Amino acid sequence: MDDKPISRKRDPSATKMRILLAAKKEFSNKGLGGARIDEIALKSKANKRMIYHYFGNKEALFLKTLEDAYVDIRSAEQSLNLTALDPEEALIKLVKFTWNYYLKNPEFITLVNSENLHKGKHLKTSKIIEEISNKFVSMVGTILDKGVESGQFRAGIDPVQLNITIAAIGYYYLTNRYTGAIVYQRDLDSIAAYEERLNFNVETILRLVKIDAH
Amino acid sequence: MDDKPISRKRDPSATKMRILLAAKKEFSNKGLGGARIDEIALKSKANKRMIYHYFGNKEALFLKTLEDAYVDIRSAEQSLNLTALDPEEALIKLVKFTWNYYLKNPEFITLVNSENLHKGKHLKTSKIIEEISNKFVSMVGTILDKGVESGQFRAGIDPVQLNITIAAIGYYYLTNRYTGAIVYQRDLDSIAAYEERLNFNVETILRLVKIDAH
DNA sequence: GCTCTAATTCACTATCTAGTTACTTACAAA
DNA sequence: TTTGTAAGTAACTAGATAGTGAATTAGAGC
Repeated sequence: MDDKPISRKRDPSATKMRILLAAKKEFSNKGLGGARIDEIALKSKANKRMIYHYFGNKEALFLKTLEDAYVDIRSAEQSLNLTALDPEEALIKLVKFTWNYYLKNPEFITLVNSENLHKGKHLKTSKIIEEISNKFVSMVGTILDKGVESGQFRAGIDPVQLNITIAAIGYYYLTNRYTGAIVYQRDLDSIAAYEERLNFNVETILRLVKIDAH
Repeated sequence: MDDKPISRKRDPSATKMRILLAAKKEFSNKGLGGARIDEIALKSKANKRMIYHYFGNKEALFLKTLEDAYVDIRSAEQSLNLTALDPEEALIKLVKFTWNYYLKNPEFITLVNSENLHKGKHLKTSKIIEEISNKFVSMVGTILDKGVESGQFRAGIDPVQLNITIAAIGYYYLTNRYTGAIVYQRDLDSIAAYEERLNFNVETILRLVKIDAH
């Protein structure tokens, strides 16, 4: 999948994209410390010098890769248009989306893990993350407010804690499924196991927010 | 903290322990790929040759470090004696213990993350993990059964999914608190924030397992 | 066609890094 | 006191590794 024929002609934006794609794979597979610039050059079929030309150095390339990953997930979330839905439907859709996004874009998880290993030092210097995060954070707040108003959800739930929890129950399962399979002596990595976990997660979130049945 | 005077006399077990302590710090701070054997030798004040003498190679040292981390957390869990308690109390205690253990032993999280980046290839070869995991996995099952019997908990909850969820809501928050602080534009790393999150987590788990109020 | 800028290449370096060879030395058992 | 074994040291290697210097070349604007 990495050896599509590269035209010898000049194409700076294509070269940049090939570098970023290879960087995403390399950084997410091996972490910042384990990733190799030579490997990124090889896989992207770009000369190593181009990486330094376009991105400066290894850590700047890592930051760009990480920023792109955040931009991707946030814009996918925005296009769900959750605030237009019934609050319970919206929350279910968000839990399912989050799960499926992590599942289909495993680089997101490992890139974020790598950045947290470095205590956020790269992302801290990013200018675009704040912008794209604002809408995302207020989204769950809006859903919660609507649900409280309609009598479906209980009041007083912190939207940030809820957001973190929705991410947590999917993210943790997927990132730790390899050691998890050993510890729990169970296959956590099959279609059936995924489905089971997603159902459990939906239930966890609904029980957390819904007014107690009576 | 690394420069306590080392006696020149021979003391193989002390040398091994110094190496393991330094390895835990180095691997957990930089991941397997970013960790440096020379750094471990320096910090442990052991000759690099001794590392190879006692542990074979870098990856074997990493596995030993990881195994020790699992042994530590599992034995701490066992000494909680949860199955003797009231089921609801037991679950609350487990949620709190898990949170506090992660908080006080941050190396556990980063070591496990590092191993999952490598898809569990080292832990897979471990012989002791299965043994120590068995008791742990059955513990939550026993608590759940007792709770169902006493009418406190609803039936049909999968103890493995519950276990994963208890770990997830603490682990994710702590491992991702650096990027989380940037995304949510909130300090997630203060005593007050910790307290708030732990309370939220206890509520999440209780709402998940308890019979609906009426 | 000319020219200037930016894309691209190649060869190079200084340093690092996991792992090793070959040695010395402390000390427990005899 | 002797001796065998394991603890510990120092100096080294082969290959990586992030980053650079300096040149070459495609092609857009003139």
